[in-house]
Amino acid sequence: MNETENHTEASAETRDFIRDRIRSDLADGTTEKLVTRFPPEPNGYLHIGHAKSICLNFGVASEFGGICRLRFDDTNPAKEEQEFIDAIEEDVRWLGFEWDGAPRHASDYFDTLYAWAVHLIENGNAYVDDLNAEEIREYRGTLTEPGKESPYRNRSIEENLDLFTRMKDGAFEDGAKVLRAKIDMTSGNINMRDPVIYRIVHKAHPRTGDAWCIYPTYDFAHGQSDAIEGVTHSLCTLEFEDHRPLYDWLVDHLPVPARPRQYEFARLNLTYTVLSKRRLTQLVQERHVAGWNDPRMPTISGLRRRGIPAYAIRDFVSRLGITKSDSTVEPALLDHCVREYLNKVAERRMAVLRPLKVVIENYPEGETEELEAVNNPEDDAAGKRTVKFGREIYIEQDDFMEDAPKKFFRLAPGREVRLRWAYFVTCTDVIKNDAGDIVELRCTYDPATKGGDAPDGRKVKGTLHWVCADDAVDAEVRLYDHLFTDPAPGRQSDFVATLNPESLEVLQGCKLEPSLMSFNTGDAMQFERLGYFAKDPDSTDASPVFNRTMTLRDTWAKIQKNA
RNA sequence: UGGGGUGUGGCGAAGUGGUCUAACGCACCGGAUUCUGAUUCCGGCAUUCCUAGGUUCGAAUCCUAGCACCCCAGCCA
Repeated sequence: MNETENHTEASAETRDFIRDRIRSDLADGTTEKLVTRFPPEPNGYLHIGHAKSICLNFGVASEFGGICRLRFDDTNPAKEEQEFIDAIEEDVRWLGFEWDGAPRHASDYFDTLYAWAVHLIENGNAYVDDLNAEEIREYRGTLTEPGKESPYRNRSIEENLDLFTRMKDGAFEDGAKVLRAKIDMTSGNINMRDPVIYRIVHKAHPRTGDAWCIYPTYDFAHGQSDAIEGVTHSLCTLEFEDHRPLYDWLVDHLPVPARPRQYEFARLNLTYTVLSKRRLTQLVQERHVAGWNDPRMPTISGLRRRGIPAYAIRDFVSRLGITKSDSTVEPALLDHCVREYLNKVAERRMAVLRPLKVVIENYPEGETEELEAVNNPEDDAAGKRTVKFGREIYIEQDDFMEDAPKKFFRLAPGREVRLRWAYFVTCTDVIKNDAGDIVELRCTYDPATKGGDAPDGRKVKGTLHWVCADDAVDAEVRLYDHLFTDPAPGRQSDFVATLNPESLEVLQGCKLEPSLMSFNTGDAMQFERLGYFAKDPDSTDASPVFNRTMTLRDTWAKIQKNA
């Protein structure tokens, strides 16, 4: 991937409260070497919100000479799958980051975590509770009323040890008992009201198999895993802010080898989409989309399939900033990053999405010629190619109007336009079918304008893209729009009801310049005047399929809309 | 009626008592250039920083009191 120099990716100059903190910790010796981690739970695919966390964690590590690891928070075998682990690794790599060493897993530390739970019990800081889930909820109190202590709270250390051992050995059913930290049932912070730290789950784990039937909760695994790994700055999102006292309490009461600190920043929200795993999972399971990598999905794999470059995602994230205030970003910012990058690197080709046949009456029948076309006006190194021209070509239906207003710079009866890299043509006749639909145009061309310029200096207002009927390749092209019609679908009680029925439009019989066939999945290209496109994995040589990654800015569309 | 957070233009975000009649980016609105109505380029876009008091020669920045919004009552993360 050849990235441009003129970018705004995060750098050593980037400032935000987290980087400021890291700088000062490094400066005063609080931190010797920065260690961060990206800690996904493998219960779904990564989305662009995760990209913010990935760029932050890996970004600061490289900016400040530290390391960042990938660690799976796999403490709940009921929801986690190997498929997700594989997809997450692929997505992080594709985004352009390399984690330090092998991927880590909270499950790698199950032995230690178990020993630490025992340690808590031995110090009178944890107890086995026989209350069931519903009872625990009742005893917990409410947001405004303190909780009550469980009748099992003051069991002897010996009894707790015995019970916890039997929990581990499978003596009890799921939910029969839990291990709780003994903290404070009257705390205003509900996380401190004797949180459950181990629960019984008789389910095989993707990595540890049947070795365990008790699993630590997030709170009991996360901070300790950080400590084991020597993480210095544990970066997470705002909703964990009130878990921090518990995070600290556990680290304080356990013989951990290091003292990590948690810092919270605002998660990314985007308008016109949903960014919660629960909702994305629902879209996939209920088949509202073709899968996790549907190009309309805000997942990393969906964006990749649509043709969004990793660079643009990183650039986008860098422009967001890291703060503690809730924010919802407009997708127009991502669009801008995509266009800015692709404009520089994508080779131009011609393709006609909604073909209208044009016959050039004064062009000799049976003849064709090769014309030279520039591959990328933004990059001389991209060179030139040759395109075939002949008597019959296709142009875009939108590029012709029978009754054209003066502001319309394209083709109309009697009007002259330029065919890109080819000739000036003038429309002489419009042919319709019985239904009155325009089915063909007749034009004449001016042989003196070969290449696209008139020797007499005459100017033309419009330049049209076209494809020669002689060698055009038929293809399917998929156009995408916002997945939802509501700017904040996540706020709707039934977000599925606000799905955009026009989020996908499939066009058949599109006419492509044949050189497009040599592009591979993952290559960016611009269809001149239409937008950036990418070959879809569904594509075959016999039936090529392209996705529209992003439209070009379209002032004409705007003029029409405002008219 | 508890605890934890956040409030700067349509969106994101700088700003940490004086050079703030408040950076920058996106969006938007002009206008120039252009063989993509693209790109590029110029110019415009908050006398005001949630509100109200107060301190000060001076406040978005300090104090006080309000208000608004977000998160927390999973044996999810």
